[in-house]
Amino acid sequence: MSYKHKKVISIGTVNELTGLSLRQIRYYEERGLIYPERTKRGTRKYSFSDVETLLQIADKREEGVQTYEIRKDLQKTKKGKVMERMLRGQLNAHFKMNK
Amino acid sequence: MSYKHKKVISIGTVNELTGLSLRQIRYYEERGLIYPERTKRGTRKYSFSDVETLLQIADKREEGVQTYEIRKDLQKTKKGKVMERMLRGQLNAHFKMNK
DNA sequence: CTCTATATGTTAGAAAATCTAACATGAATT
DNA sequence: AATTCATGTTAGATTTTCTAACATATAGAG
Repeated sequence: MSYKHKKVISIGTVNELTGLSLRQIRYYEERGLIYPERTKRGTRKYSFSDVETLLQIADKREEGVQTYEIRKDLQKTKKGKVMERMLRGQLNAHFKMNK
Repeated sequence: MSYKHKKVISIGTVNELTGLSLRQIRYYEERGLIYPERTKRGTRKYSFSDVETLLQIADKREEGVQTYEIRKDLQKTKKGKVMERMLRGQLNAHFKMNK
């Protein structure tokens, strides 16, 4: 897994990187917008990718968008990326475009 | 700065990623092999790059190489990279090879 | 207009993580 | 034999994180 997606950052650092309060960061998790991992003892670990997502969330929130809407958007984007990947996979399988 | 060099990982996580003990990780800092940053309150933050360096250190140590030697090697490598960059810069300045 | 949900702040107490400093020790060097 | 290197371990203090609860302003539903 890439540096971007490895879950290694603790919540205090995420707070510094995003400017969001601990409360907000945990709340967005509760609303299903991000999914940190937990260590055996229960402390949350985030990836740089999570940090990016949180920055997007902060923007949306400033525009007044509710977490429910933001969550749908995020899932749509994620689904979009999966689709892209599937398509690429199909294309590769059929036409061997790589290498 | 890239994800690779941003100092965001705390020592416990570095321990998990490298298998080195906290003692070892701090000791290698004391010997000048790595340079974590500190938060205002004093807790150490490492980058993925530091983690990679620590893995190299672990290998060298298993071969019996002492920290003093390892440090010299690391500095040589770093100097090597700076030289590369300088050379590339010179070349670019003279021949405008980029873009 | 009242009721409810949303989004956040704040507080409290417990548990986990980190810090420094010191002492201990086996192995390697001098 | 004495010293340095590399690491373990311990202790106490400080910092960070966790959950849960209560408070509240705003917005949306009826």
